[in-house]
Amino acid sequence: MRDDAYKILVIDDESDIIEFLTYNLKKEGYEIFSALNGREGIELARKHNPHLILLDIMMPEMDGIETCEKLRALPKLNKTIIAFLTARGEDYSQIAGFEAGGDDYITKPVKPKVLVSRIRALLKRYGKYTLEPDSQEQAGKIKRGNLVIDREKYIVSVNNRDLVLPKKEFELLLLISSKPGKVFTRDDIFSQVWGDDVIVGDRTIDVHIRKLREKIGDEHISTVKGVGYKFKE
Amino acid sequence: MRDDAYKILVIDDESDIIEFLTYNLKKEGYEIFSALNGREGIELARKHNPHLILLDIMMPEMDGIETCEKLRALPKLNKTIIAFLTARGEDYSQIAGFEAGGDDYITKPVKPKVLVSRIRALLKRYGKYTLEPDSQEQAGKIKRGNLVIDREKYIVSVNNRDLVLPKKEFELLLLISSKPGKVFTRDDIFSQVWGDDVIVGDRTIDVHIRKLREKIGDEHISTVKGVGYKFKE
DNA sequence: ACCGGTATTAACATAAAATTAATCTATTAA
DNA sequence: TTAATAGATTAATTTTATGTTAATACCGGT
Repeated sequence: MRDDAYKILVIDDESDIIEFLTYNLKKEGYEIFSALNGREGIELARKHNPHLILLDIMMPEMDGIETCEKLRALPKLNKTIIAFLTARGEDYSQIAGFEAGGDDYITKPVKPKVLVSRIRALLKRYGKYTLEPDSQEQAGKIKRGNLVIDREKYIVSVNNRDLVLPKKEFELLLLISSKPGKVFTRDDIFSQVWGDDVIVGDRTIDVHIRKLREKIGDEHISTVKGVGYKFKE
Repeated sequence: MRDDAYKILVIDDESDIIEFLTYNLKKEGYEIFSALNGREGIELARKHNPHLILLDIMMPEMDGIETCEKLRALPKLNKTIIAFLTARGEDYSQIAGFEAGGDDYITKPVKPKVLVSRIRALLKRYGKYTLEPDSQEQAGKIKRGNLVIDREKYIVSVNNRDLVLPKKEFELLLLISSKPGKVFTRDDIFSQVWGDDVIVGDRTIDVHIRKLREKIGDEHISTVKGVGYKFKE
């Protein structure tokens, strides 16, 4: 087993499914761990720090949602991707998984080919910042003038001085810098950075903008009064 | 199905989500088409020329970003709005999204009410300013002689000199320039730019017109005494 | 339970935009 | 030609959005 292989943890109470998944994913070169229940799964996750967890929603005792919440509470797993396994036809509204911290879900039954390509897509998208900590290439880095925004590391360099930004500030910067010149309304920003259901006060965005300007310099973000903010071109 | 209904194309590999979206949007009177992958989606887009495309980012094979790029390459879709569907926590895909030509993001899961109101807002934008079949506009920019009005950036260029206009002035200009030659009455202008509920005095419009003329030049807006204003053809 | 940092709220200040007021000018109809 | 009216113009005022600072709530990590 190559030690740079992605580690995947499978948690499902049906051993048939575990076998199926293990077989197909091992064949692709991933390193697989498996557990038959949530408790055991959490233990393994803690021990092996997997890149990806496949988590069955329907399990006796501790179900997938609950397990997911517990997993998300472990700080060392904050970069781990969690994908739920759900039975086809399960009502979409029932799938509270995203709220519990899940990243995606995969419906069973799933054909091996589809399974593999979805796993690959998941790891491709998130894998960038879970593997290869040393890679120097600009994958995931955006350069804008004297700024370099590194989404893997949540770091922004201003004239080559590294800055660690808090989450919200970073995501706000990421959003507006994604299209320099475009004006993002407060609604845009709320909906993208905070989400459509959270309600926060009027001054929240201003304060974050101010902190950003303080850190990266006033010259990058301009206000369009009555409309929103934009990242200068 | 009314044939004046907006056409919406949904592209997502999860049939549950397709169902959820289709159900909620059909109920609102939209005409829905759906595809389970990018290739199929592009085909349908080509065939039906939808007003709006909801596009999942995470899909096996061709992902949303790639699909979007291919869609944007089709000239007949240059007026189509593309909104990405993203899972919460997938914040990092945003960059690529706008760069690929997306107009907005909708985070899953989304409550039906929120979904509908966001879709409505998106389509409102479409109808208001882009439904001009003949004009030489492209990508949110409206060209009128020596003026270029960019509503994404909230900027007006006069002979290539950029101007930042205050909100009301900008919206006023946007309105009257949307149909050169047509006379907009004061009532038209009030109801479109100010809204039917606010009450402001007689001279408000004059003053805004004056400021506009001052900034973009007198030659663009003419007064039709006793009737209203028009943007010269 | 506590600490350190982040997120949010609150309160107030400030600058810009919107509106009004006052006055002037041009156009039209008697 | 002149009174009446609509609009233009300018300055003054009000309103609003945002900036700013500090205080507080919150949350993950020890």
